Formats: sequence, structure tokens, C-alpha cells
Amino acid sequence: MFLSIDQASRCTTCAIRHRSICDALSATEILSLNRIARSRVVPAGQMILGEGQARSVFANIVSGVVKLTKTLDDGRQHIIGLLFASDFLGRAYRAENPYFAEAATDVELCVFPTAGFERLLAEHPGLEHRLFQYTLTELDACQEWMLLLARKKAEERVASFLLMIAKRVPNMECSRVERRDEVHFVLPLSRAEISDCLGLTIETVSRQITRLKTRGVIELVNYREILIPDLARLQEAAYDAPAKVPSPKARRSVPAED
Amino acid sequence: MFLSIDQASRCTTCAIRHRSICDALSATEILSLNRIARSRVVPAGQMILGEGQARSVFANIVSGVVKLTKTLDDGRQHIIGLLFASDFLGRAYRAENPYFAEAATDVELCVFPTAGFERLLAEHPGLEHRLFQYTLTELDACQEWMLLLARKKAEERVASFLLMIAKRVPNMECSRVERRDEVHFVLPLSRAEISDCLGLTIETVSRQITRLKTRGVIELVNYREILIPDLARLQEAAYDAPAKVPSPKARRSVPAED
DNA sequence: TTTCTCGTTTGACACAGGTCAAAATTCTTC
DNA sequence: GAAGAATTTTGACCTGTGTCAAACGAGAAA
Repeated sequence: MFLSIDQASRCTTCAIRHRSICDALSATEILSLNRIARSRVVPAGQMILGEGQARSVFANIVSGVVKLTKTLDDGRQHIIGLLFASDFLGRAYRAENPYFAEAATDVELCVFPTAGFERLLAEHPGLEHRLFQYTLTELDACQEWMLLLARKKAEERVASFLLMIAKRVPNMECSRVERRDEVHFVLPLSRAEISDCLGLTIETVSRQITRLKTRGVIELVNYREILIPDLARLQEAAYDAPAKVPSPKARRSVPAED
Repeated sequence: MFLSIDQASRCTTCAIRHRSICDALSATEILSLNRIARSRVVPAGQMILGEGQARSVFANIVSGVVKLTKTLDDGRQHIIGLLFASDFLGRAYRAENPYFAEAATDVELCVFPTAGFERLLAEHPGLEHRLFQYTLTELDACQEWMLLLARKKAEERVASFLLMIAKRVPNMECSRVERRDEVHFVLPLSRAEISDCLGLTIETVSRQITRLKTRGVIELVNYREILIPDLARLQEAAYDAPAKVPSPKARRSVPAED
């Protein structure tokens, strides 16, 4: 399970080095992390971290997609987050992990042992600072997603989801020449998983994808492979334009004087 | 707007001292915060912080309830969070504030000027650590709420909301003697605001409250005042029992070997 | 090739929750 | 107190999404 990698070169050749938690760390901090890091490959569908599991796991996602899920005990479930390459997995300072982490695709991880990582966190304020920054970004994304779940219609949700994927999944092995504004990607999730992201059913997701296809907003190469001819049109379908200033209709409050 | 308070005694007599961000800070850190803090009272309905506003505001909520909202530009809106006494308002390290903050009830704040607070944050790792902890708790709550928005039915949502309020709003000015397990509180939000928390309409919230009343799970003293005869029953109605172990129906993934 | 399985789409129908409108209650102001 | 405004409840009806079931691929195995 643990691949042996040449320690000296690992971080210098790391593909996510400058986008992950490791960016903006001091040389000492990087070195300390490097010393305890272990590479690990997890096949699609395998559990990485159990909900309520005693201790957390800490890891950078090097490649692939990880899904984080929460479940009600009658089986209703929701994917509270997706982790892509350069994202960080693991909840510091929590005795129990509040969610369930599973590889959505084959995943490469750079794993840090729990005890060692927590020690480093205590020793290096720079590392904690970086993790704090990352957590704030997570919180932003989570609050944005709440708005989607609370107020967007099915078609807007599906469009928003595709937009999010288009922004984060790199256009790998793409045979055709890409035009400007054209995006091509392979969905890392099944329809069932997409519906668990969006608070919908499989059927509704499928219908809305068909609808977007019919309207020409997206093209399906096959079930998993999607081509976006014009990102702007998808963005429009996603209603991805939070108001800068609250509209008069929605707001009634008095502006602050101070 | 800025009340003058005796600096020396402010923190020692502070009601939220041991629950807020200020708890677990060193004497030096508390003193530094105290030095820049200003007390401020905001009447219900007044805006505290605008969405996308240039710089953030930092403050402890001393009393009252603050609502944080996000709005789509056709007026659809959602309350992404409520802040109660001892909670912290303000997003560090963000140039633009991602939400809109407004006093839901009359609110007492302990405000820290932006520049001063950020300087303290840089100087005192202990303060940043505390804020990080707080942010993690916020993220937990946010992810829990996502599950509610994605998968709970209207009645469960309303029950969950009342449960959350029952846990956080102290039973003030309660005339009748409280029995064991009996909770009594004044709703800090209107039906419209509750519906904006739950991703529902006013009418649906009203109907579900009526339904809970009919079933005897709650009692209405008046529109705003609610009595919970038995918290356990409300908890049941809220379906507030996330699975510890994913149910076989919902999960299909292979457990990790490692 | 055929057959099987799994994931996806499509169709028919039901119902939870949304929408619109009016009545009831509470709060505010005079 | 009365009058008016605002909030909440209730009712009637409608629609978007869920549910159930069947058909349709696309791979995998034989």
C-alpha cells in the first residue's frame, strides 16, 4: 500500500507542490512534512476514512477525486464535498471525523500520519496558518453550495455542478483541438453521485442533463464525457451570479450608519 | 454609536468571556484585544456588514442574534448562518466579505477595528489558533446544515430549526416553572426568515409549525414564543440522528485495508 | 457473436411543497 | 380604546420533482 518514493526528490517533482497546502511553507516546514509523508494509491470506490472514525487521516490529494459524504440512518445521503488534486483531506483537532471519505476515482494521496502531522501543526504556526486559509476557502465553498441547495432549481443545480467540474477537472487526454471557451472533461461521478451532491434524484439529474443537451448548452460524447461549447452559456444556465448589492425586493434593512 | 466602557473591567465582567474567541487566550492576548475593542449596539433590522463590502468587520456577539445572508440577483435568498451570543463575526484574510450580516434582534457587539485585529492575528499565533478552531466548528455546522437542505423533508427541517434555536437561545424571562426536559424560548426570527434558513416558503414553514403543534411536539404561546414539552420528541421529529456507520443500503464501497 | 449486468434514460403518475389569495391574528400608531 | 399595517395562518390549486417501472445502451464475460 505504501509506495517507496525517493524522499529527496519527492517534493521537488510534486505536481501539486505549488497549489496544495505545501505552497507558501518555509523550507524547514516542507522538509518536516516530507519526512513523515507517505504516498498511497486508493482505487475507485474504496473507503479512505470512516464517519465517526476514531482519528482523522491527513493527506494531500495528488490526483483523482475524493468524495465526502454524510448519511442519515435511513439511508438518505449527501455528498458534502469533493476533493480534487491539490486539495487537503482531514479535519484537524477533531477527535471524531464528521464525514465519510471515499475515492470517487482512482486516487493518489500524499498521506501524513495523524500523530506526526498534529505535532508539526503545533510546532509550525506557518503550517497551521496555511491550513486555516484552506479551511476558510472550504467554508466559502460550503456556504455557496448551501445557497444552491436552498434556492436553486434542478436545472440550475445541474448546470452549477457541471460548471464546478469544468473549473476543477483538467482536460486530460483530449483528442480534439479545443476552441476558445470550449471545455471538455470526463465526469468523475456517476449520476447517482451527482444527485447526492445536488439533493436531487438520479432521474431528475438525468432529465436535466438531457434538457441541457437539447438546449445545446452541453454535448454528451458518452455518459461520462461532456463537452461544453460555450462556458458562458453554462454559467448563465447555472444562474451563477450572486448579487453584489442586495436587491431592493429582497432586502428591507436599514444600512449601517457607522 | 460607540459606548464608552471602563476598559479595565470590561473583559473581567464580560458575560461571554469564557465561551467566545477570548477564552483560552493568554493574558497578553486578552489585553491586546481589550485595548482595541469597542462596544456597539445595533438595533434589529440594521445592516452590520454588506456583501462584497471592501473590508470585513470583526466582532464578538455579546447578546442578540445576527443573520448572515446570501442573495441571488433575482431576489432568492438564503440565510447561511445565525450568530448567537459568544459567536464571532468576520472573515479574516478575505478582501471581500462573502455574505451580508444583519441584526435579527437588537444586538450588542464587541467590535475590533479591522486593521488592528489583523495585526493582532499576525502577532499572536494563539489568537489565530482560536479563530481556526472556531472556523472548524462553523464548517462542521455548515456541512450538517447542507445535509438538512439536501435531504430532509419540510417537517424535519422545521423541527431541526427549532431544536437548534432551543439549544442556543437561553430561556430568558420565563415566568412558568420549567419542568425537566421542558424548554421555552422566544423565536429570534420571523416566519419569512425561518423559511430563508430552511430553503422553504413562509407558508410551508407555517403549516409545518401548525402540524408540530397539532401533534403535540410543540406549543405556541404566541407567534414568537414556543414551548417544547419534551425535547426528545422534537429531536425525533427532526430526524437528528446521523448514522455512525453507513447503512448497507446507502454504501457499497470497500473498507480500506490499511 | 450472444448474453448478462450495470448505469442511464424515458415514461406515467403521485404528491410534497410552491403559488396565489383571503382570512385571522398581532403589533403599531393615533 | 379604534384604525391601520404587518405578520401569520389557512385554503384552493398547481407544478416541479420524486417514485415506480420499463426500456435502452455500453461494457464485460462467455
